[in-house]
Amino acid sequence: MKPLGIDEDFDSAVLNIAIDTIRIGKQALIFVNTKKSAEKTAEEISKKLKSENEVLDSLSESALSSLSKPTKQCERLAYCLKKGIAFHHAGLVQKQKDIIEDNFRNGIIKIICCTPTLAYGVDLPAFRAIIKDLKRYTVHGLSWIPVLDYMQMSGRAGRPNYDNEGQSITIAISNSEKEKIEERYVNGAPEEIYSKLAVEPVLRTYVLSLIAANFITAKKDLFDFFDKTFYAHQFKDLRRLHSIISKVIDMLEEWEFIMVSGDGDFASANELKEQKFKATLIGKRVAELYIDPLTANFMITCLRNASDKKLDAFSFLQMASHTLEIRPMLKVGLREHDKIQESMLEFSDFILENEPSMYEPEYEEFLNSVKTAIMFNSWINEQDEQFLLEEYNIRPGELRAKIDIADWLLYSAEEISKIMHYQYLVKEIVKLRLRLKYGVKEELLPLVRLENIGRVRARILFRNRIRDIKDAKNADLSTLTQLLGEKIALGVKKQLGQEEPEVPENKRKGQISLRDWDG
DNA sequence: GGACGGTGAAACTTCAGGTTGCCTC
DNA sequence: GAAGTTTCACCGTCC
Repeated sequence: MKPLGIDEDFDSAVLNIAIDTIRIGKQALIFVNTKKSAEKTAEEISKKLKSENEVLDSLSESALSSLSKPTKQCERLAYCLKKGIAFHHAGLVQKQKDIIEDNFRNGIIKIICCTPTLAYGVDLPAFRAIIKDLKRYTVHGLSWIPVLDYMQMSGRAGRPNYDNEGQSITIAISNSEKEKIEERYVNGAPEEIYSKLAVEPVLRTYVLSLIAANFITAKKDLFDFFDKTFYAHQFKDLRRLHSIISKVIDMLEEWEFIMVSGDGDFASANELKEQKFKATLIGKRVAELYIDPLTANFMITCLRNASDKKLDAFSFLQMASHTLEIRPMLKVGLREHDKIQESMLEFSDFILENEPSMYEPEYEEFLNSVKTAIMFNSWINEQDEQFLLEEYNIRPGELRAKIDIADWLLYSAEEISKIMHYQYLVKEIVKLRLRLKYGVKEELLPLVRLENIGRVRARILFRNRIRDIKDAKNADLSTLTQLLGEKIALGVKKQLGQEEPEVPENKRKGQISLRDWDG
């Protein structure tokens, strides 16, 4: 492809390098430290370019139609793609990420402005790796990124089999900063790697799974096991490790995930020194589900409380939103504090956990979980992605990731409810998981079970009085064609066993057979 | 006089990512 | 700590 039109030199170094990269017919990755900045940088470069290119136009078009209704983010990406530029971060939907990655690999896209996503996991080399921001926001304010991160990013420069060289470029605003960067990153050594084992959430999970798998039955074995880990090797502070493990064991016992001999539960208890462990039924399941035992205990408390509460989808959404696994929760901003608190009062009757009081330090986290749950609630009440982006500042890609985790947590809650014999809860949770997956109100559930019918088409059908499988069977093909288009309509009829004598075979993943469906 | 619009400075906000984990027709 | 966003004061214009 020919280089695109170029104006003159600009006062932004990144812009100049980007334009130069295109001029010499090469590609570059530009690493920045926020999603917003990735989008803005891409947009600024795009503004300087002219382009009439059908291939790019079609890429732009498919980025725009990746969701049922394009968001501002989609429009921005589409604009950049028309010029052969893209931005890439976790807020994009997988389909858009694929478009960008594939077309950067084949050389159609020239520049990607990205957050550190592309430095890890994805294999996407470029002639130039431009690292715009070497500082990143942390709890201590803005600080230098780790040398390891720098190496990851600069390591993207140079494509094996294509380039003989690669260029990794960082930008300094002064001579003194230049020297600092050189010393710290170019000539510096990467950081040591430290074990994160002795952190309670990690230990909780592993101690329980070791016991649940019958891999370890005595405290002594447990200590021996962890004494051989990298953590023990690195810190040699076995007493600290043992004390955390003992604390974890006490917690697991208190939560009834394990039984400890010597507590009167075991007839054949040895001396205290030779404590023996055994996982309970629910402890085994928790280990299998691989959720943090703390989360499991929290959910059990909530599910127990459910019998005294009014139940709503929100009840379970808030429960799932207040776990370590779902983090980061949506943050309640200063300005929306009052608004969220108001909605919380509205939902208060449905909240299963024991609410902290306003004066407790946990209250802020609790409000965040409420906001997160309200966001999920909007989704299952059919608000679109643009609304969620504006209202809750959550981007489509982040939404998908959160839905995924919430589904796993709700599945776990479902399994726990089964063990606790709360059948009435199981039913509600199953329904909620489906609503969450499709982002629909309950009334659309019969329809979204059809292949190629999602939230949008189901709503169209419903509005036109086709409200379940029976209605769909009774509707004639021309009506369906009018509403859904010919191909989809035919497909629907086929699934219903009409028009085509044979039963559909290529059912969608996770979909039940319509013959089993009677609701 | 007052409504309105444009402008720029000041005040205020917000800030990466993602692995695994479970189950199923 | 810096970039982006919102707020607000100020000024000019027009009716």
